Amino acid sequence: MKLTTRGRYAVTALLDLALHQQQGPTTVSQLAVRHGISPAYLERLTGVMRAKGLLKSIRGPKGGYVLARPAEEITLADIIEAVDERIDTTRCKGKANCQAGTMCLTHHLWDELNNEIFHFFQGITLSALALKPQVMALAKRKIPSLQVRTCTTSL
Amino acid sequence: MKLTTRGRYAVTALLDLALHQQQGPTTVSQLAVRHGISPAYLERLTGVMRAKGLLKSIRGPKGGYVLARPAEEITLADIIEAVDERIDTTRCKGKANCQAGTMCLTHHLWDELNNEIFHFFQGITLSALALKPQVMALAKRKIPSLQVRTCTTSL
DNA sequence: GTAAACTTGACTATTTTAGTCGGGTATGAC
DNA sequence: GTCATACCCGACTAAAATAGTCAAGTTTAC
Repeated sequence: MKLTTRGRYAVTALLDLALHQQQGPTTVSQLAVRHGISPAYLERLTGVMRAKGLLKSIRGPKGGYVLARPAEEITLADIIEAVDERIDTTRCKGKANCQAGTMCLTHHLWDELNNEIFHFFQGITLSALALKPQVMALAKRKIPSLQVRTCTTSL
Repeated sequence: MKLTTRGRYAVTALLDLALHQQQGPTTVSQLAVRHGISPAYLERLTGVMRAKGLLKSIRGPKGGYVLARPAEEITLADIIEAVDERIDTTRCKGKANCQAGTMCLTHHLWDELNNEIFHFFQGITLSALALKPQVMALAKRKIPSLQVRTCTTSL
């Protein structure tokens, strides 16, 4: 697991879809404008998420994306895993130089942290997130016609 | 907060010092060899940690580094913060483009995760880590004369 | 048929991280 | 007092990861 803009954009986009489900499919450019994300970049992310079964796409005019499953059944862990490739890299990457059975002093530590973060994400569904008061408040606001950048809190 | 090799190296080095406290100061090259870290790179990290008050240095022959405080009083959060510059970047970095009061939909989420991770690290002291059975077992082993790379578990 | 929208892969730019180098300074041992 | 050991520190380079762009498709509602 890892956390970058990709993951943040992905969660933001899917949360947006969850919030606008009633209004039918949402296009990439709508998402991009609403959250100040580069459309081309976001498009690549949605492509990945579609391939992973999180999104359904509707082509042609009036098309766009919708959630492939009910928002209650999509956890943040699903989303982050879908777009942040190296998921759950618990094992010593690459040349396996950490000699057989001999792992570094702190191996268990990072492992534990991995689990911690994974559980955090797994415990939150899109619908739960959508219902949080802070999110609802922000969702209600008038969207500034051109929001410059999405707000990123870095780890 | 952030997590890269820097943080891992730093924790590993300090844990090593905690384990070898009895034997007086430890040199950077000893640390580097024991954990397969580039000495020059590690030296920069120890420099930072000294500046932040985690390490004490003893110059000249027979010199090296020792912990500046008892191992019970150093948490992993202290260490990670010391070497992974952008600590606790809770607020929207840079141009503050997220309009006054208007934060992105998922701001609170990342904030919460930040806290989660911070608490994880803050709850673990060097001495607690040193006493974990897995760590003690690994510490006891014969050190291969040239260990190639430290084992990194990536997030 | 045409425009809206997704699809795809290759490409580029930027930023971050990791690692190197070289000259400096303090100090214990002889 | 000199010398070897080991810390000190700033500038530099290399490599990797991330973010973002572009262009040429394909599908489909109207």
